[in-house]
Amino acid sequence: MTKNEIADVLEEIGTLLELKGENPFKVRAYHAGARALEAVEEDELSRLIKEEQLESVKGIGSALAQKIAELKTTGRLEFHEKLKASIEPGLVEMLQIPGLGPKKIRALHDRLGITGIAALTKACTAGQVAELDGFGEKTQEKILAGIKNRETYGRRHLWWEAWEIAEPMVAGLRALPEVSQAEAAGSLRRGLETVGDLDFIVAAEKVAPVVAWFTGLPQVKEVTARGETKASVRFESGLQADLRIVPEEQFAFALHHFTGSKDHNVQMRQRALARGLSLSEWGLVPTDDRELTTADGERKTVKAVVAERSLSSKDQAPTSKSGKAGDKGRVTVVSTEKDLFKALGLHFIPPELREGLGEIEVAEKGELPRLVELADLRGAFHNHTTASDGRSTLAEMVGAAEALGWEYFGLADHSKSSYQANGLSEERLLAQVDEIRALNASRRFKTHVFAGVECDILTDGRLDYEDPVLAKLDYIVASVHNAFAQDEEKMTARIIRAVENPHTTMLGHLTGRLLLRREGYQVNATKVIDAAIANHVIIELNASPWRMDMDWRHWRKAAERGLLCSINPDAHETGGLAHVRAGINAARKGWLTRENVLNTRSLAQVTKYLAGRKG
DNA sequence: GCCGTTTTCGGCCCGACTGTTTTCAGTCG
Repeated sequence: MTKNEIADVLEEIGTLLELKGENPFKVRAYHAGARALEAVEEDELSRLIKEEQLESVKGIGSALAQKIAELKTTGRLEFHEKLKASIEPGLVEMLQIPGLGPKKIRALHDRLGITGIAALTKACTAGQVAELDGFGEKTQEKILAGIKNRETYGRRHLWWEAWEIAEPMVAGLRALPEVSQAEAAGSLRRGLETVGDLDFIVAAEKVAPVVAWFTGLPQVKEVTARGETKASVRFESGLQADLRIVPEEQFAFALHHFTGSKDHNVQMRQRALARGLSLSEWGLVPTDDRELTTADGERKTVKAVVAERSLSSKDQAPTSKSGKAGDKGRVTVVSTEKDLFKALGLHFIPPELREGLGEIEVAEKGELPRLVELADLRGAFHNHTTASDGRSTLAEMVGAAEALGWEYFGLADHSKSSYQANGLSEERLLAQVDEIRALNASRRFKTHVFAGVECDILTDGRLDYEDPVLAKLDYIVASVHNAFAQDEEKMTARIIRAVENPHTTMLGHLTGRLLLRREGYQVNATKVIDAAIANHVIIELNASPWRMDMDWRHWRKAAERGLLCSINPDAHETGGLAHVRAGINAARKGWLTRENVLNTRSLAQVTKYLAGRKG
């Protein structure tokens, strides 16, 4: 097991003990132990276990040392497994409902015998929950609303999680000998932040082997449909996937159709009609070649019907068979999506732009921007380490950035007011800055490290450190982390005050939303964007798959007015750096080019930019 | 369960908010 996997087990033990009503300090010891473990480098951990020196790590005593060693060497822990078996899994699930913590869940379990969300719904509906000591009408309503939200959200999935499943499946489909082309379509291909289900479009001559491969995948939990050209399956997570198999010549049409969006497709069809063409998932044909079912039940093209009516009995032509099913008439030769757009007088529209928000008009003029690409990124700001709430050390994070070929890496751990995230005191922050300067001087990594901080925006809009401390940093990400319930006016004024602070380089996650889990706080985005532009402050595009904040829907207009973006992974461990991929999706959906994004610039340019902001 | 010592027990991390209370417990970040 890796150190972070072991840390996950310790965290889970902490949660389970909490649900059991264990001594809160014991619970904390497990959570603290998990964090202490994360701060140890992977190689170091193996050495410490071998030399029986684990207890030298602050936060790990004899009990935890023994458990960690057992997990590291055997990959399992008897204590953990027994504990897990002793607690209803439904209780753990209930923790996901906002407002319910271990104490309340225990009360519900002990006094009403509730063991899961279904029973909880029933008890709330019957009004039993409101009658419990410490509960009331409002709590009961809040629980019900939380359960309902969960169900609504449950139908969608984060883009990142869907992509992690879809990507290897596309590769698997392409590797099949029968398959000539394969692509994932739908909102996944459009890079939408959440995805309903997966759509795979495949061009293949033989259908059966492809369907067999698809439905036989080990991750498939249930096969919900298996037809001549289509199959549907469901995965463990509840995510559904449809596979559609089409002949080669239909692939581009099917791919375009199932990529959508609906609005984009409607506009494309209208455009086709205006040119005497009819567009569908099957092809692009002259309107006259569309098929109709005549009164006597025969399938004929419009053209054939018109021709028959206008002809005199004298010089009647032989009846054409061209309208019969199976013959789609004169299909325009289109083998790629590019051809399809071209046939309608358009430049290729990248999938991310196909939202029906004016992309067709711009494509007609040939003025689509060259959208920012993953390969354009040369570094990233807003990353955490074990110094605050990250799970990888500074050296591990910089090493990972170097492996990605990044020229620079921006560190921005939490500030002191974020107690829950182990925010840094002035002393610890300044020591970290020294550590970074020393690391750069040592040339241990090719990647340059910028010293920053994710500084809390206090409830009144002040920043969390005094000016002399902030002045020692290369840059500052200012973010809201508390008092989410402030009304829009208050929150907007608070954030604008932080944006106006000359030390602020960029604004972190504008709304604080957590996709599928929590709405963002109330804030007037337009006013904040105005203030950011006026004060030359960047707004980040937080690329954490749960955030994607600021939302792509704001970016096009904001960037046109001069707002600069930074695509920030908000990584809490080395693997999190890859989340910039999701940020690129959102940036592209927001019509952003390389020029709109700070972290596409070279190290020299960024250094100059940051120095200029401070001067 | 960990830590540190006034060394084998007693204390352990903060502040806002909500909804339940009538002075505070639970949750969240």
